[in-house]
Amino acid sequence: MSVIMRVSKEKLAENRAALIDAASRLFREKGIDGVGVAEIARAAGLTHGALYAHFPSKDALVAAALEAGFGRSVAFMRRTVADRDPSFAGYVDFLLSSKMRDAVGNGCPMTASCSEVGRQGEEVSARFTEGLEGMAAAVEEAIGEGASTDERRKLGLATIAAYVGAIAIARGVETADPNLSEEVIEATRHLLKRVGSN
Amino acid sequence: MSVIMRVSKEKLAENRAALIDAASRLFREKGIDGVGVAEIARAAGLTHGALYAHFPSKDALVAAALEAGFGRSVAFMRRTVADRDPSFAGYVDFLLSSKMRDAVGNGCPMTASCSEVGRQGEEVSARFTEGLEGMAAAVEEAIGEGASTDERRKLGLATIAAYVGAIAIARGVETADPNLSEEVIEATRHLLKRVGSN
DNA sequence: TGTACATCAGTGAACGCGCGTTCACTGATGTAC
DNA sequence: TGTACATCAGTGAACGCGCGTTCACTGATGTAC
Repeated sequence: MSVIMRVSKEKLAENRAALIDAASRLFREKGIDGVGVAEIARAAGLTHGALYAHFPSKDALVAAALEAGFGRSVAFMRRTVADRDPSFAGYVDFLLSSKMRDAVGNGCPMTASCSEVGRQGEEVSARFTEGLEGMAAAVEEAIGEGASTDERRKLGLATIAAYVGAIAIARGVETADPNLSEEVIEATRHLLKRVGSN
Repeated sequence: MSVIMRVSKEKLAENRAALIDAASRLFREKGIDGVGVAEIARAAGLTHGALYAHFPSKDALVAAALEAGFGRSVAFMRRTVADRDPSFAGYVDFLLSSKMRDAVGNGCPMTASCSEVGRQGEEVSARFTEGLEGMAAAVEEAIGEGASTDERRKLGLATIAAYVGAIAIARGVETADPNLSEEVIEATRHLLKRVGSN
């Protein structure tokens, strides 16, 4: 077979991006412990050996995938909410929806991996922390000026927490009880709107 | 070596309980995909082969472990809150605390596995659903009679969602930012108390 | 601009290991007489 | 109550497979002259 070695700088960057994209998607779909490096490399059109030319370990790839996933996710959220209803209620509607629950592979890394990151390395925890701050900051900015800085910060963080729990639970119960899945999302959206309007 | 076969009915029940206990603890500590059946059997003082005399598959063991974990977890919550402050605020204080975050191995199965159950089988989803209903019911009962049945149900579910998200996130960011970990719990506790007192 | 050559991204075989599951076998327990 | 024997929980070797990681090798790219 004709094997192509030593690739152009352009192709190198492309391959790296493909690895991160594939990892990001597969980790969200199957869990961090649920995908192997070989499957990720294959999905990126490479062999597993090549992965180690880009990342020193699977943990480093997890961190890179998390960072990329959050970057895309936060940007998409800001853009969508800005176009639709750039208020706190707009964020609540965006975050607490069945569309959000169904977006697993290209959804938010936080809802997909929340109960797994606590068991990963330091680098992963650091990227997860940045992701949380990024999401909370976006929500905070949309909270009315009536609230104090402290109140806004608290509401921003608590909104993300409620969102993550609701979507993760909604995914967990969906197979057994689709109605309950909707109910959890609706109940959490209701609670947040009640608080948002003081 | 002197190998003991065919065990008494008493020992049989003991072994089954030991398997479920070990599985329940290890799944919470290391994740469902993070522990193998051999490790669980070893922790229960058995070999992996014996596990299949009790459960047809790992998935069935996961379901049994989830059921047992929720049973114990809900009972402990009810007892503790009843002794301390049997109000909605009492539940919020119990659920949103750093003690809850630190109780991983013997804590709540929901916070430990929320982002993993969506990828398991039907039986697991069913047990997870029952666990959610059990926790929400306990919280609902403590909500003041001023609220309508619908409002109480909604607040019960949303409280569990917020709790699960906050504790899972608090665990995820703890390594990288312990202060933020506390902040998320505190912010969520604050939000829920604000809503609870209307 | 043309030539010689060092670099290094990617390949694919191999490392030791653990995974979930199966199964022939064992022998104390529990039962039938 | 005593004896004969069927049951079946538990053992441990084995199944095929995938895991994360390493490494000798390849050869087009990019660079130095």
